[in-house]
Amino acid sequence: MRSTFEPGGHDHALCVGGALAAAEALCARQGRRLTWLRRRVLELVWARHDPVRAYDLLDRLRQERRSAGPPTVYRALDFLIEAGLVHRIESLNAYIGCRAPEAAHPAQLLICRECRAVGELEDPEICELVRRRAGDHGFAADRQTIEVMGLCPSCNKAG
Amino acid sequence: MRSTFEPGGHDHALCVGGALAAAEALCARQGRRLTWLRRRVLELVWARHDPVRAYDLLDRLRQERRSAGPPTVYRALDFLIEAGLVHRIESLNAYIGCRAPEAAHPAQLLICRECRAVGELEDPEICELVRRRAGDHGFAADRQTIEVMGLCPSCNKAG
DNA sequence: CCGACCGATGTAATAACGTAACGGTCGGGA
DNA sequence: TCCCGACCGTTACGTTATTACATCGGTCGG
Repeated sequence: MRSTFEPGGHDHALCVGGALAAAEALCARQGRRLTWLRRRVLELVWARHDPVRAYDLLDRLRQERRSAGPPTVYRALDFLIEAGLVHRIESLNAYIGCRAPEAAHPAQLLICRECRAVGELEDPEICELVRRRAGDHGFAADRQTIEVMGLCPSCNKAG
Repeated sequence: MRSTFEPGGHDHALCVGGALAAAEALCARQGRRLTWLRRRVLELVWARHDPVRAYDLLDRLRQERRSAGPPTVYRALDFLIEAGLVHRIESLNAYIGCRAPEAAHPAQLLICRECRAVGELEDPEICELVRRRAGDHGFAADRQTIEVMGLCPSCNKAG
């Protein structure tokens, strides 16, 4: 099975490039506008594989665009999340690039409590089971957030 | 199936009383100290079935204890969450009393986006499936948070 | 009894996170 | 042309949470 956790020494430019290309394609298909700002924020989110906090993005953004304020970043993030290009990690108040934006899917995140690496499950069976169980209680589910804390493969070995 | 959503006209004193009794018992068993403050915060959390925000708790608490500050409330909440008596709802930055504190379990919350009512699943099968899928990726899960947004039975009928 | 220690709480300040409201600009359709 | 909607700038503010240090009251060994 391919791990959702990135190896340490990979060519990260490929990750970023791939994410941007996917974003372009997706926005073109959906008639959304990937403006300079949104594209740049997406790049900054993808700058690392760790979760990024909104005000870190803001700091970096302000280095090249002094006019940026909190709403600048939050608006861009809202757009990217809405488009399925970025996940918000509720339990960390942080954000991370979605690895599989082609098919919209609920966030199923694996968060390492040691190194903060984040993986994704993208498991339709879990999604379906949750929906069904909710339905058993008469609840009509339309959005799921699943966040799992634990140890990633390498921290698990190390510890 | 018993609904996890409370009917509107129930004897709420029973809910609160039950929650407090369960808390007493659980703390006694675990050798934890249910101080006046912690007990009072738990009561305030249970005052309604809706999610409660920390600063609402603080406002109410200050009516009877002027010395209360943010750390007062957050420390009490940390204790109650740690003990499994209260769930934090990450996607709302809010808190709600756990309906089944006897058996520690991960939060599986159903949150109505209309009326903000909250139900719990407590489904071991979901829990186990998530754990197994995470394990398939080499990830050792130790805490899960599942939050589902949607429409509760009554809002679903109404809408 | 003393003093060391520890858990719980008080207190002030501040960090971190997020939103409201309003105005300007610009590009495309009626 | 005129209007509309989107996007963004800008200021201010609201909400959520933590840090750091002081205090207070037990408990336990000496």
